[in-house]
Amino acid sequence: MQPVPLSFFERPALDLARALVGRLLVRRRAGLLLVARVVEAEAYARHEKASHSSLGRTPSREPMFAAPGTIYMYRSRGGPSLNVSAHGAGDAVLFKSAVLACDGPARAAMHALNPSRSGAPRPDPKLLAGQSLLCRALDLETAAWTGRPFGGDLAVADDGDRPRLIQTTRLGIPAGRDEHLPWRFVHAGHLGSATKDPTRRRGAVEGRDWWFVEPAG
DNA sequence: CCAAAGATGCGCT
DNA sequence: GCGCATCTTTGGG
Repeated sequence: MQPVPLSFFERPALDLARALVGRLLVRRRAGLLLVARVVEAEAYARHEKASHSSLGRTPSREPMFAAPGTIYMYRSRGGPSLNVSAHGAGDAVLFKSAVLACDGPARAAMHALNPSRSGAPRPDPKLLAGQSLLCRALDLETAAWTGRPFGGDLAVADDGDRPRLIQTTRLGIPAGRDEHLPWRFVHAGHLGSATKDPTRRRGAVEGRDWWFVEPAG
């Protein structure tokens, strides 16, 4: 399990999103290594209407314009979201879902950090099945992390997993906001831990609404 | 200061 | 799949 260098992030957001799926998020916290494998990522660009950066350059959005590898976090509907800036000012990738990639006390800590609303533990495949869920399970708070570079206590690492991917459209984009762009990538081996399984959507047609792509090099 | 809108999550059908 | 809770940020008055 090797941490990637900051130069890893120096590529266009679309390429970066594709390269991040299958990689590991490694969070060092309280003497434990909380590890999650990225299952789903979406690219966002400045010259496209769904991105926060397209709304203008403000202090809170500044990390989207910062050097590749800079963490950008924001809150939406009550929950935090984890992003990383890519090559190209205003371009970034949103970490959308992940799966557990550790065991023992680290796994237990992640469950304790992100219980269901009732307090009961979530099933493993659902523990990180959302952009806010993965932040909670990794104890990532917006104020603490936005603007900082990846590395140290929050790193991206590589264990050689090069999964086949599914490419499809991004989620939650209102009509007229470039909602048709196929800038979302999902780990084909973990469709049950994605926010939504693109192959199971009603009326979805392979080749038109989603398709397989090979992993990035 | 307040209203409104989110790159959501959850429970129910 | 759909409605609703949720709550911070943002921008207008």
